[in-house]
Amino acid sequence: MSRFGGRLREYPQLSIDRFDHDNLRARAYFLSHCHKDHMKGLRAPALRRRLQSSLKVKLYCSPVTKELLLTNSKYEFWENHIVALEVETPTQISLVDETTGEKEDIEVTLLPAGHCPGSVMFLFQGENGTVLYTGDFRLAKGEAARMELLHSGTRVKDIQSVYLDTTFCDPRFYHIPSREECLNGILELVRSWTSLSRYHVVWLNCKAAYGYEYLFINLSEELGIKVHVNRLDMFKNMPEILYHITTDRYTQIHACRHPKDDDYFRGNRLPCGITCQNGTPLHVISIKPSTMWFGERIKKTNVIVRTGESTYRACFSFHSSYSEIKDFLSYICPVNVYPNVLPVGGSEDKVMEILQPLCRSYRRNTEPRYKPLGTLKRACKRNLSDTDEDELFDTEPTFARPKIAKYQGEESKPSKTAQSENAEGNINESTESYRANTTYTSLKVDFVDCEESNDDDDDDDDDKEDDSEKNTAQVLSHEPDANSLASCNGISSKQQESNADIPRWDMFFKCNKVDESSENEDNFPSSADAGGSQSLFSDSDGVSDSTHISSQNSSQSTHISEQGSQGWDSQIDTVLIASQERNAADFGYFSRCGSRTALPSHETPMDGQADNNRWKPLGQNPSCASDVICDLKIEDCDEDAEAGTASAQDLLVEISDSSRTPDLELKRDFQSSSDFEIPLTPEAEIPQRDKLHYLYKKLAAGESIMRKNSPEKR
DNA sequence: GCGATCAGGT
DNA sequence: CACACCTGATCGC
Repeated sequence: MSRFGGRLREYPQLSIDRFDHDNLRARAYFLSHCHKDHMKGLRAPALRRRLQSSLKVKLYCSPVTKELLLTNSKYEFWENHIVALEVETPTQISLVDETTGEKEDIEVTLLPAGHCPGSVMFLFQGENGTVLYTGDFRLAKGEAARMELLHSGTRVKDIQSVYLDTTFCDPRFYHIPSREECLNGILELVRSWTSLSRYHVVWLNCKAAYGYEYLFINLSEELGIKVHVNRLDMFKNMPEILYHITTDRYTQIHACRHPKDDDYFRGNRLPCGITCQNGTPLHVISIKPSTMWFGERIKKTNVIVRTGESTYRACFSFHSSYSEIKDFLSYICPVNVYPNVLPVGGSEDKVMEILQPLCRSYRRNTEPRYKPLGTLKRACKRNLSDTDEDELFDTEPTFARPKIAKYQGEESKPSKTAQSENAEGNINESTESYRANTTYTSLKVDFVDCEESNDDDDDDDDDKEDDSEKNTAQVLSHEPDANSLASCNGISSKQQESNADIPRWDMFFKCNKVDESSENEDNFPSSADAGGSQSLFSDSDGVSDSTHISSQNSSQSTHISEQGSQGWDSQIDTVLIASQERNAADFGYFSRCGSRTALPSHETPMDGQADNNRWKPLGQNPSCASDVICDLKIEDCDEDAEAGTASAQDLLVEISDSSRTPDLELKRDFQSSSDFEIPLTPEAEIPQRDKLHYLYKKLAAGESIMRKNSPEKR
């Protein structure tokens, strides 16, 4: 939960995500997303009164956030005071003090944050420097490098301070499976269950919060089953969401809620109240999205855990993992960082020990840092003259930091006014004392021991595993065990070969940061962590390893048996879902721009681009409209339903490799970033695996890399 | 009656 | 162990 007090040291006239206490005097308000813990004071009478007596004060947010906010009648009074800013469109804002007439201009840019629909980060540029407030965010590794507006020319902007979402800034949360991995796990589970019969339904036990929409959309798109929800009026102007949710209770996927929904579920009743259809009782499983995390060197990354006869937990995270946070911050490399959140169990000290070494003031700048993403993912043809920053040293490699602009000479001492006026600024103040009193040793904290998964009952196993590895070398590989991965996934020997040959950065370059050695992690999804035993499923009873079908077992199929035909203990043996790593290995990268529906929530206004169509047409096949697909699939479902009366054995579904639709196969190969509309760098492409290999070799040989245009590029 | 805060729940 | 809520009790206005 955010503990940010609302104000930036550099621009105390602004209030962000806090609207109480001294924030009542702000000249402008900003809301990063529509979660309650970022809306404190937003509907309080005090602020309401202020609005009534002011002509100038505005609330700035993304178009989606505005829409979501105004659909809630409690916030309707904001209507004439909200300004929706388009994402990734720098906007000049005049900050006027209405009592003195004093005026100051600031430029703000909204950047997609990948946290929930409409969620953005705010990049402020003004006379006190460039400051990034991340709000809550989940960005995969390397996504900062793809954000054009974080760059100036070919380099990262010179950012004075980052106010950072540090929810999972603790090595315990080293790795959280990517959005794609989680989505695929849930998709397979839901597919397996719902295809048993039309009376097999799934209840997604989601919390009351925005952020699950992309899950609903993807399930609906893939399975042709709309998701039942309590309300959909907030999405009335977001057809790309609206199309996939419904208030019709007679659907096989539910995300509806009821105050006593757990009791309902125990009685085989959905939160919306239904227990049967056409007189036939429903068979309900629940899937509870929850954050699962894994330590640095964990060998397995199950994204689905069975917690009971018909209950599952599925990995799902709104926030960046520890390694994602570090990747993000080290890419930005600001002068200062301030945590917005204190991770539970973590102290301010610990967080700052982790973050400070990634900041400029504490970073050794004698040693060049190689920034693979900064160069690979961005086109390097730009003329240096189009930058607005000091780029005199154009002979420097592009990973070098830009020079520090003049206003940074003082290391940005927080302004006294900011501190004294900020009643909620306790975090900031203690942070300040940090900088004054503590010397941070760079790099050491990158390699602290990591605890393992949050799986309730297999902690022991994990700990042992972890212990045995505690004192190993610091440079860590997140590359997959290619052989076991390959056999696990049943891929051909040729593919195996190329997989085993995946070039590693640390083979060619001296990496001094763990993040960089695992830079490719998201490109080779959790295969990076795939050791011997990996599947999407596990049971939470501590015998998960033994119940997984071994990675050596190449006969991949997905089974879910009808309950009742066997005890759930034995049933677990039939529960297996092909790990998505195979898909990654089979198809390598796939540009999200190359497929149809695809794009998990590609059209989802997750980043506030509901009104921005520029991504929508990309690669979409008009003859393949999702309407048609959904209709067809619904028909299929109806036919399948006839089989619903057959015996349990007959109902076993087997999703063989070949039975997967091409669409799905393609879709799975998107980078984890594809859930959000993080734009690719203009003219950049996501290299295919073999091509990447080739590029790496050239890089290692010191040759220049020529870029070819990819035909499916947008 | 409303809001703020806290405890306890999922 | 998380998050992002929700409900209910209590207190103050």
